[in-house]
Amino acid sequence: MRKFLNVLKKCPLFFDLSDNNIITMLECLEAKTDIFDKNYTILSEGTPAKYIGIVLSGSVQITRTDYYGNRSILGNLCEGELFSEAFACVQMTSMPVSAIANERSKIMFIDCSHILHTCQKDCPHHQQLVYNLMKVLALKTVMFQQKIEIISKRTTREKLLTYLTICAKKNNKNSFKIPFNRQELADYLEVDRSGLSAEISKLRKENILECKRNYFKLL
Amino acid sequence: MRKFLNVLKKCPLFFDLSDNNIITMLECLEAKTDIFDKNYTILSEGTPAKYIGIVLSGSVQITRTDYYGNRSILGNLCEGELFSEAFACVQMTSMPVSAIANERSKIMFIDCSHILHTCQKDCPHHQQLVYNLMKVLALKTVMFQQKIEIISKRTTREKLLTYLTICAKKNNKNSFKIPFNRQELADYLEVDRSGLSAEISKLRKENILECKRNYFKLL
DNA sequence: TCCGTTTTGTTGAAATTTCAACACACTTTA
DNA sequence: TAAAGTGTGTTGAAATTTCAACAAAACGGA
Repeated sequence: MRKFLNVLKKCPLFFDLSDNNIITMLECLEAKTDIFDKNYTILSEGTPAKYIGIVLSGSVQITRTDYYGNRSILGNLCEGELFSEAFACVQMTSMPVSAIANERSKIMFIDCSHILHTCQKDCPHHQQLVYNLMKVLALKTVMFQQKIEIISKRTTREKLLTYLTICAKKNNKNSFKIPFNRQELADYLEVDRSGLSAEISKLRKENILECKRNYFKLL
Repeated sequence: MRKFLNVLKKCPLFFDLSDNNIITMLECLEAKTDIFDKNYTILSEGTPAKYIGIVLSGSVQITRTDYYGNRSILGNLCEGELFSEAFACVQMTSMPVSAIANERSKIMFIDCSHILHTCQKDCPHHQQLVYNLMKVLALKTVMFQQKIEIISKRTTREKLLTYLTICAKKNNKNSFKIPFNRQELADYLEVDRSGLSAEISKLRKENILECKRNYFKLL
């Protein structure tokens, strides 16, 4: 556990908690970890939500697949980020999404009810956890709003440019790498891959952006 | 204040609190109320988020308008529901959406920092408020996921049917009223109004649904 | 009831997306 | 190094959406 302390210290769930406090809490919370190989399902659509997931290493994609097999990517999570926290908070009986390991990843699981209900030992910093979780939930809402802003645009070009602009803002730079390949980007923007490739070509010809694989630069 | 107690008792923020507790808390929280006429702006895109809004009467729409003047409707809130809670929690300096009175509405405002930081009197049930707010935030995330599920569909027909199916589930009935007129429904589904009307006509001819204004019945 | 206003339905043309199929570049593995 | 697999770009046809404009229906006062 201690090995991943530097990751957990960056994790917003443990914001403002000392190393020792984090370690003590992990015991109270009965945190467990598991390793998943690339493309393995960490949490499965349709199953009950009980655990909050924390990415200790690697990365995770949140996806949904409809009847027709169309995949939709809700987001990509890196080291220190949480997933499934909202569903676990409301104890959803059937999760609307799956969590898939994007590469070999180590995941920590925390039973959400252990955060919501104070443990017997009544750890003094439990309250901080609750506030932190609240912040995480609020930020997730903001993130989803952004995703809605992107996919509510009517054309592939607008969706792409809205997404890239948000990326540029986040990186404070107009050049950056995105965590998706073309198909994944298409699934995130909810558009057709070939149409997306065509649009990227156009934008390149119009000198609006440079792009090489998952590297982009806005001009 | 007391006049709206029956609404506040239904409000998820005050879940599991007695009438007296609610009244006491409202003072600690320095809750204020205001009345807005139809189409008036309650909270404005681009301004700092500080207050949580609660609909005491009437109804509120959460909207965003882009450069080109395209309106997007994020959701519709009825009596007892909250808005702006996520933005207020993270003390956003520039809200990404506006809140508009859908009809003459009475709104209660609570400074979010009063919930996040315990008051001097240290009211014994303050903690319950925090838990309740957390539930609200988690449910909002779930709601936005649903909206993403709807608008990630590629055709107007699929978007509409996905939305109506969710409505039917929520109402536990295959006939129900929706809180939108045609233009608003189009702005919620992020599609063209005339195309939406055409699609509704088709579905009617195919005996897949009945519809009269904002009343729908799935067959 | 009548009139003005708002809401809804309809239509055709233009723009855009999706779909399927294939070529090419790049990686990985044998 | 060759072969297989993955990722990306390109294309044209079909399907769908958007846009603009107008007609019809419903609604809300006076």
